[in-house]
Amino acid sequence: MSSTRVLLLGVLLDGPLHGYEVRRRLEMWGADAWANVAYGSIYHGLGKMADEGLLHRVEEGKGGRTLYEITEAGRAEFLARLMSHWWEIKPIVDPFQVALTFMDRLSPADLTAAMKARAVQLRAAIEMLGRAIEAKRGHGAPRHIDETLRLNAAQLQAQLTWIEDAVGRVGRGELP
Amino acid sequence: MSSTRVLLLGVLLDGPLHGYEVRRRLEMWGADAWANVAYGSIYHGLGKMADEGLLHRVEEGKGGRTLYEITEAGRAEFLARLMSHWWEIKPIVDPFQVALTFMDRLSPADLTAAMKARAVQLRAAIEMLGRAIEAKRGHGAPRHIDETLRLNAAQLQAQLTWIEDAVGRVGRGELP
DNA sequence: TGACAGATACACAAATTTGAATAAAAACTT
DNA sequence: AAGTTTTTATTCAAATTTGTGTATCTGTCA
Repeated sequence: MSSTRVLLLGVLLDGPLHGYEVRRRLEMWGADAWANVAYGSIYHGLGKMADEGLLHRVEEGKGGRTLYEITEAGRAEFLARLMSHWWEIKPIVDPFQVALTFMDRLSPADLTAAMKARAVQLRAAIEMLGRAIEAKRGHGAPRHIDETLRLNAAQLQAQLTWIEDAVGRVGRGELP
Repeated sequence: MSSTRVLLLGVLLDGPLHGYEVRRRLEMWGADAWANVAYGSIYHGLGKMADEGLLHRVEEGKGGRTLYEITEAGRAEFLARLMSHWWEIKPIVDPFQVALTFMDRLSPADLTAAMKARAVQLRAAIEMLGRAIEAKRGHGAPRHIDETLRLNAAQLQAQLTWIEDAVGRVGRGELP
């Protein structure tokens, strides 16, 4: 989808890379936590955008590696799509909303157990993100990448707050 | 994906429906704000699960309509997958994270303008969700569906809070 | 009544995503 | 140095998602 294309173009802004390295960088930025960056998606996207002239294939002989270099058209496309990502509010796809939708289909006991277990996991995940931010995410990620971690943590915190409230309401029979 | 399947199975728990009506219900629950529920996804998912024995096709003659009825295997699958949605924390796919990742590629002026415009839109969206909850979402949606709206609002609020903070930091040159 | 907008109902090609498989090169082990 | 594991690098079929196209039905207003 559009997001994947922005990510690929964005990674290639500062110089050509091959598919595997592209994926490495995205993983370093934690993109696997909020985007579709499986290898198949990467290689498909690179190939497609090369066909469309947004990227240029640079063969590298050695062991079949192919470098992809962004073209001028690619840079223009990147900026346009990046702008639309800033200006347009697009749906946040969240599997937990599916769980919520059918909370009435679990027994109160199962529901409470699931909520408590989830709360524990969420606290752990949030704490881990906090430590990652402290540790400056080490590697070679630019400073503003921390912001994605912060936002991610805030989203998980929103979910945790909802759950902590909901546990009480389920206990008092106010939910579902 | 797995979430779509849970949604389809869940909608069919209380009786057979045809594809269009399935989509109507999901839209009524606001699922288009946090899941992939385009018509193509619905019809494909229904057909596939029918082939797999999770649903049973019931022809209805009139104008080519096909009703889908959940099977016992389908109910089992629903419960199993619903549980996994409660117990496992799966990535929240958020296009705005892509925007954040490349905030350093916009001029400070463009960035500030985009953030301010987005903040306005977010406040409007959050208020609209609030009103939808007040209005009990009218139609025929069960009461606990409000919770999905609340969680959605909380996620948008988390984003708004981040932006309000970030506008200041960009202004002071602390970001990016 | 008939014409036309809108709602109902589905189908389909193209694009994307998933998940696993493959194979070569590098690093380690004994 | 031969064997084993790990990392690098890509490919592929199958599943899913998107976006749009088509046909039928229903209400309504002149």
